Amino acid sequence: MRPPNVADVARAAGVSLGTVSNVLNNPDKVTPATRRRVEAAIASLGFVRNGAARSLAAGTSRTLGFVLTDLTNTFFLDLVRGAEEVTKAADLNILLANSDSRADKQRSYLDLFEEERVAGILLAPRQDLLEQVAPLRARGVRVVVLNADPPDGACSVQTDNVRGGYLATQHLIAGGCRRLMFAGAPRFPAVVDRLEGAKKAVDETAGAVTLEVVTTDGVTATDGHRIAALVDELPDEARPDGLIAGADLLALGVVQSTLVRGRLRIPEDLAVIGYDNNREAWSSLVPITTMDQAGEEMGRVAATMILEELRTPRQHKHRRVVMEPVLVPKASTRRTGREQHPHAASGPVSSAVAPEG
Amino acid sequence: MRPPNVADVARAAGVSLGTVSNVLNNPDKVTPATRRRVEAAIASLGFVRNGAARSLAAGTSRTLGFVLTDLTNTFFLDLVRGAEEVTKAADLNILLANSDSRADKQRSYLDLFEEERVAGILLAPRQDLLEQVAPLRARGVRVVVLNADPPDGACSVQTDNVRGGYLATQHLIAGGCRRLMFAGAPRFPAVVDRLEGAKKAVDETAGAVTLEVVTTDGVTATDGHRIAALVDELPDEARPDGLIAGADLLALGVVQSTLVRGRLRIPEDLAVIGYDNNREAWSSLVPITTMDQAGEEMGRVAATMILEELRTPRQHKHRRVVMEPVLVPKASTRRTGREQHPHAASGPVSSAVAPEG
DNA sequence: TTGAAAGCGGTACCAC
DNA sequence: GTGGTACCGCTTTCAA
Repeated sequence: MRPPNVADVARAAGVSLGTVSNVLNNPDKVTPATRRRVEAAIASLGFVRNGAARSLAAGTSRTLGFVLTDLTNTFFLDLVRGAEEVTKAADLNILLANSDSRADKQRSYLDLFEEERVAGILLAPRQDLLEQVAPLRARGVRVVVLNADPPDGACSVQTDNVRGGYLATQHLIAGGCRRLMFAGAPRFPAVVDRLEGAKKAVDETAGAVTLEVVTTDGVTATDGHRIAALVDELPDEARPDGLIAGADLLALGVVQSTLVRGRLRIPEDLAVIGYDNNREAWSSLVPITTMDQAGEEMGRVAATMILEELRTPRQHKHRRVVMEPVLVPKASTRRTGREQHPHAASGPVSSAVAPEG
Repeated sequence: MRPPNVADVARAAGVSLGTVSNVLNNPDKVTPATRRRVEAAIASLGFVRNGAARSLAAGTSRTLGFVLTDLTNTFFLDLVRGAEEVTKAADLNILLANSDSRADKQRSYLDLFEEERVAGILLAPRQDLLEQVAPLRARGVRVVVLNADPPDGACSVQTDNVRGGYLATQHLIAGGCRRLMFAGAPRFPAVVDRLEGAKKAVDETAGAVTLEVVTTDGVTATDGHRIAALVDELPDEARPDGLIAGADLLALGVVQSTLVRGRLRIPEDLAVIGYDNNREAWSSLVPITTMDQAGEEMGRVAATMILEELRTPRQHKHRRVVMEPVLVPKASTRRTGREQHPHAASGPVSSAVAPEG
């Protein structure tokens, strides 16, 4: 029992094959009466378009591939949601592939999407796996990189981590902190950038504020527990009054653990700021101030870039968009009498759109 | 600049088109020397197989579609990993679609996969969205349902939540608890089943153990914080000594919040058991006993079912596999002098394989 | 083993 | 507006 195809539909409706195709793709080019007949035939036969044949004939598919590093981080799902929002309006679909942070998986999914001739590929890679994009692009595959800095001129959307680290640190300083600590895992390039920004903010105080840097293995809550222990056991005069965590889960671990230890109050004795606006950290007993990377907006921008390239391939210029992260102040840094940001920013804003050719 | 196709490769290698296809699909049917020539041509031209054309000609694709409800829950990613493990050995790929718990998205992704003529669909749906599978299956699409109970005879893999609730409760009782509380959101069918199991275990004690049921809105850490407050403020004689949480994040909220309140000790005053083995709860300061649903194993079983159906469509019989969840004892229920499970179960075990036709 | 040719199911362009 | 038809790129059967 072969599934029905356009020819079957044409026969059942008493029209030609081309007309059926028109009903499917250019409905306005068909008389309402004819169209109704065709649609009835489609329904009664249970006809479902063959996407493979369609892609082959049309030379392009209606699908975008999205290769992701780490689906457990809600930030990446925000990217997906933003992108979906834009593409569904253009009748394009997004299919996901989870690379699980593994080079071989990322490669094999990129290859798969290339073979399937998807209309374009969105890639949120590990920074050190970026070398896989150049060969793809050389073969004419449309790629937009998210949350990483592609070496070749590919389209990309990223956030300014240096700036984010700077803003986070400024926030603590403005809140009255004088002895700062930065905790994070240097194996993540993003964390290194955030630290750089933190240093810059501290430098600008000309010695009024100090910064101690503590290295962790990862950026999980468990790593945060260790930091909390370390801070808790420091003598009073050596203890920081403000902590910049390289990521929200790390901050979450610090906050939870510190609360349980029950000695230091947050934010009075220790102000804590995270990074990511990771939903997993939202349930903290003391809500944690964080830097929002505007994941959905990044997804929207990336999808828009691909769409633009699809529609006007000739005049498309590759762009590198850098978004500014937005401070989301919460209780973990809210010191009495020093409300720095009474009105939380309502939404992230893009910036610094640099044409690149 | 049209990308190279098999014909180009054939020409460059000085062989016929069919030979190139054989190199690609039946390498052993080609002389090593010829094969090497073809492979060299492929490499030098940068030829990449066109998957659409391949699917069309072969009548079936090398891709499986996996539609998921909630990618933020690590349990679902375990399903994916397990399935990928099995399919990669069979040279099949898995593409993901996130339905975000929305009926329209789930439907549109199922439709997309059907159009693309994927080799089969894995579906981890919301229980109440199962009616979408029947029409698909009627049209001959291979579907395996995960973590839900399909009404029609579709293949499925699920865990026995009643049994899980029963085992969890027994564990607390064996640990010496006499006043139990069950907390969970009744809008999740799985939670209702777990409660049923809990009731059964309590009934078997013939009155020696009591069970109080508390309803929450959801199963997040925030809901857990409320439960903790409620328990903490209960008079001593009315307070439970054991809590069965409908899910791990709920348990996490209870534990964290209780620790911070600092009055009740865990597990001495209150033993807590969760459900899910959710990685997000692993970082709890007091590690939380949980019921593992063997996500990876479920994924493996589901993928195996699809593979079997692909290979031997005629003799394939639909099956309903029910897996037994496995207790993972940790500190949140480990009472001094009453070590009930000195050796944690090392791995999940499947059970109750019921042929269904 | 290798080569030639007939589809797979649509799309799009062409006349009518 | 509608119908006929030449492909799209690959797999597969059948002869040589």
